[in-house]
Amino acid sequence: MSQSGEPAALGWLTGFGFARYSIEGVLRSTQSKVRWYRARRALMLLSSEDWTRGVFIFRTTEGQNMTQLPKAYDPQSVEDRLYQWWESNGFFKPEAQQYLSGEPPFVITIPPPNVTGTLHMGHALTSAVEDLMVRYYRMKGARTLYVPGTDHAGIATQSVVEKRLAKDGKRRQDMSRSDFVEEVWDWKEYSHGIITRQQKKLGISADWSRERFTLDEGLSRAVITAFKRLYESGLIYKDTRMVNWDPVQLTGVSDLEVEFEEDGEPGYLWTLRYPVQTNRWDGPAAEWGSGKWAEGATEWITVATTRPETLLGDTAVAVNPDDDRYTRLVACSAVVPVVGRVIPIISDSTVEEDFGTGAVKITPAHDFNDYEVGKRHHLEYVEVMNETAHMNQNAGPYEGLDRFVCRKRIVDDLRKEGLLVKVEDYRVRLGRGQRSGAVIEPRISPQWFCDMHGMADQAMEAVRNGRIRIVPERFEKTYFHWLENIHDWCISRQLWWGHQIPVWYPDKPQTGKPAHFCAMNELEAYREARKHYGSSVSLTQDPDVLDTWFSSGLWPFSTLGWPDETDDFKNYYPTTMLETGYDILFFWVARMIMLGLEMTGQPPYNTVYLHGLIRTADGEKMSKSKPDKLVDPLELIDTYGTDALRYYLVTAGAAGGDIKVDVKIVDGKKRVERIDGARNFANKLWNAVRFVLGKIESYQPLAEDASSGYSLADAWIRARGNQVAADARRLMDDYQYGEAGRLIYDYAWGDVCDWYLELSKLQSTRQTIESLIWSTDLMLRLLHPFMPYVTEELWQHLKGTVAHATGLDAQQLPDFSWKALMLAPYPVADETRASGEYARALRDMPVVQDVIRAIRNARAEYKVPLDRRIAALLNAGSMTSVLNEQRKAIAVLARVDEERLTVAESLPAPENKCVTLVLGEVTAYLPMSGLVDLDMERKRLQSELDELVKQIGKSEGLLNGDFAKRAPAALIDKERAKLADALSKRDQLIEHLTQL
RNA sequence: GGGCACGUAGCUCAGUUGGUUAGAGCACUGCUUUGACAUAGCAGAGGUCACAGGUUCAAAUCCUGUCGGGCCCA
Repeated sequence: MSQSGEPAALGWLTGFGFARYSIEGVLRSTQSKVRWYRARRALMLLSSEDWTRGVFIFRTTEGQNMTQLPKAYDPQSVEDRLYQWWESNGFFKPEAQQYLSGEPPFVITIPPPNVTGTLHMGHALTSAVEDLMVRYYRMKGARTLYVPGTDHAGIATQSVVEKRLAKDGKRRQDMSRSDFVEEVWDWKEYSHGIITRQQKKLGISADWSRERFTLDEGLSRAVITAFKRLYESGLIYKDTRMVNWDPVQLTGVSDLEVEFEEDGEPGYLWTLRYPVQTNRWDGPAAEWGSGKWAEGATEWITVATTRPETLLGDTAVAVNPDDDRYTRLVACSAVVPVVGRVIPIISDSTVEEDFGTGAVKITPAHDFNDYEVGKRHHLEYVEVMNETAHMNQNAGPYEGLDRFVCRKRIVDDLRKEGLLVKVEDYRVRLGRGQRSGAVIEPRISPQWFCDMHGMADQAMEAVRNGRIRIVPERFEKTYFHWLENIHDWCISRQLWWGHQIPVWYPDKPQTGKPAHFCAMNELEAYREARKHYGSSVSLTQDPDVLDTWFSSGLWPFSTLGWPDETDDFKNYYPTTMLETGYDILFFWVARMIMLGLEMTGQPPYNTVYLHGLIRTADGEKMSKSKPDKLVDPLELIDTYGTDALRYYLVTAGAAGGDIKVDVKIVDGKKRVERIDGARNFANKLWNAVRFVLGKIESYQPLAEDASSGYSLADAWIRARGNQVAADARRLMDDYQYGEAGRLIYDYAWGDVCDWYLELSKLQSTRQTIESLIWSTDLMLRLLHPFMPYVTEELWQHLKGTVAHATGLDAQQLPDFSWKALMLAPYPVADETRASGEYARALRDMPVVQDVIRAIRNARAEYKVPLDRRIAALLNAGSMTSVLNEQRKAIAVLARVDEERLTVAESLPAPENKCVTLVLGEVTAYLPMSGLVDLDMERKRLQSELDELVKQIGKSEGLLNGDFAKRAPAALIDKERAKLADALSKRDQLIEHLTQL
């Protein structure tokens, strides 16, 4: 870098008033390269137009070519700046769309993360896939809206705040509800920014001006409206029944929030015996604990249980009616240990004869199965635990004990009383609360339920008739299976954080009138009450809140303004896409579809795309308990850059497939091999464009160039780009993002970098410069949805450099008239590039590549030093003129001495020792005197011949068999051509072999 | 117990209506500091597509069974 250029550039910078960004740093740094780099960064903080102009001036001042781009891509110097620039220019808003193709709008609402959560790999995957979709459709010209937002996450958030309070020795029960809720709001305000900042770090092009939160005023109104409508149509009702009770969170939870270990958890199966009442023994003989409680009893019934403490609430013992062992005992009565309750021995066909002793204790108030048995047999329901799963007054001597402590004690006492028969190890299927991890206690309590059956039918129909498509399709089966077996949904939660149930009860019982009023608000509730009772009564709102999933079930329309007919709701509902992990297909997706159909009469979206789960290298779910295997996406972004992480995530697997992230720790940093590859790819792009920029700048227009046409390479890269554009679109439209990503990767790295850039070094015509610009522009556009930052950055450089080189305003250049790459159109295949010189190039170029590759291969095999140019004779047949035109390419890329390169239509095999390469129509002879080992050459040709003979055998077999009769004509022709080719190649090989 | 997928190179994975010699990245081997890139280039080696049957002119792909590990629901 020249010293003399500096002051001018600095002067320019200060002149424009951007001194504060850089001058200090520039002057303080000692290395000129660093200095220039900082100055350049300062320029990048400007707006697009100024920026482009800035580069222009900077370059002019500098008077050098592209060396001002650093040698390697540095994501950190690009990402935040570009994100700010995109966002501050409003590019994420649908209104900012520059290119519109007439496609229907593309609308997607983000799966709202927990407002107090932090970003994990699952979010990163979600964001990567969604933003890929959004950017793709935006570039395709669909008006695009990506609605961001967060979820209040009832239980999760409340428990986080409770834990924080616990640190100060406080409990929520010690404060008023409103104070506690206030506390949670404070926490929400504090932590809300964390997750959204993290999402921005991932580069999502969401319209933040439309950000929503499930407890917003508008969304709350949506929730109440939905509740009220469902209530009024009788689909929401209140009932007292057995639910899953979380004794830590002190709330009921739905079936879905209870989790089970696959093979159960270690526990015991206790076999106990209950005395049976006879005419000689009719009840306990002594105090419980005296050891003589059952003294005198003669008849017993033996039961097996995993939960002995619940025997305190037993109200029957049941046996299978077909079980001969117990027939004589049915209709007798047993006596419950401890409490001495006399209970019937009943027969019920659901009792399994094979389990335990074949007789089971029945505790209708503490077990789901027993609850049903109790209903069938009109048994008494005796609750022995309170809401915190401590024993209550019905537990007699055990009152006040925790259920597990009680279990220990009662087992000891049973042993003492001679009632414990045996203890065995047993795998117990324990339900645990999804959030608390506490063992769920079945408990009878009043709850609100939502009748799902009718809605489930609608939801299934919507998928069956194609109004909603699930990708990948196999999840439809899971979806149907769940909906077919749906239970009513327990929607009330005994929490303080959430949407309070909009139902009011009269404070004093009113006779013969409705027990409660469902209303939009308190005022309305009072009005209703007055209407009903004819006089004012005081009311209290139901203290419970709604399941978080109830509000997120309204998300696609509540975020757009529903229940109001807002412009957004009219313009963007139904939405297009719902993208999320398959693990919340039931929790969220199915319920959202049901509620969407019920509330709006329309499916909330027409496509559900489900991605897989992130797992550790062992295939386990990532969890905080395994920190070595856990990866923080922000840490990966720090190491690799956002683009690398995103490219990796969307190409790591196919739709719906899980992604195993193999974390290795290298020099204290967490590394993932495949992301290394993605980072290298970003760097490859960076350098490819860096090279192209240099080419553009060093190019001086020459008069005679105007008439020259495309070279073979020019036509080829354009034709290839065209093919890739068509294929990429096809794959993207079919949600095959991984395949699309790999396809574009191959084009960029293989076709553009490995071949075209190398070939372009041999020619400097205007057509080549244009083709370089065209193909890199294409590559950047194709890749932008995958790697938004590096592509945008490079594209802006390309735009600025092209503008400079042409002396035109960038806005006048057709390909660069867009403010940003993210707003530019996604490439479309040009039909006119499928024939003529393009078709010829697609046919001829591979021959040139084959010749070059074969020569390189032979050189490597014979260990010819790289600096040694060799001679080559090409017997080229119909390819003669093509290969002659490509003499230079062959010479440079295959390291052949151009003066000793002979291309002829027909060439006799040279007499002297040489390596022979048979390449279909072309045969290459490489006279490498002193280097050719005859034995080795013979061996090489022989193995090639063997391979060929095998292939010929296979081909002939096919063509002589039924293949020739039944296969499609095109395939047969192809096979024939293949055979003919192989045969001539074989003959040549044999000829060369005999010569040797 | 019911259901859903999966098993492809040493590793991680693509392979979408069945149709060239089954691909990629990483790892491995040899050569190379060439003015885009060593985060690179060139070349190479590596697979009985879990196994056994079947359908078909043709199977990694469709069907049946076996083995192995996985997930969801009860």
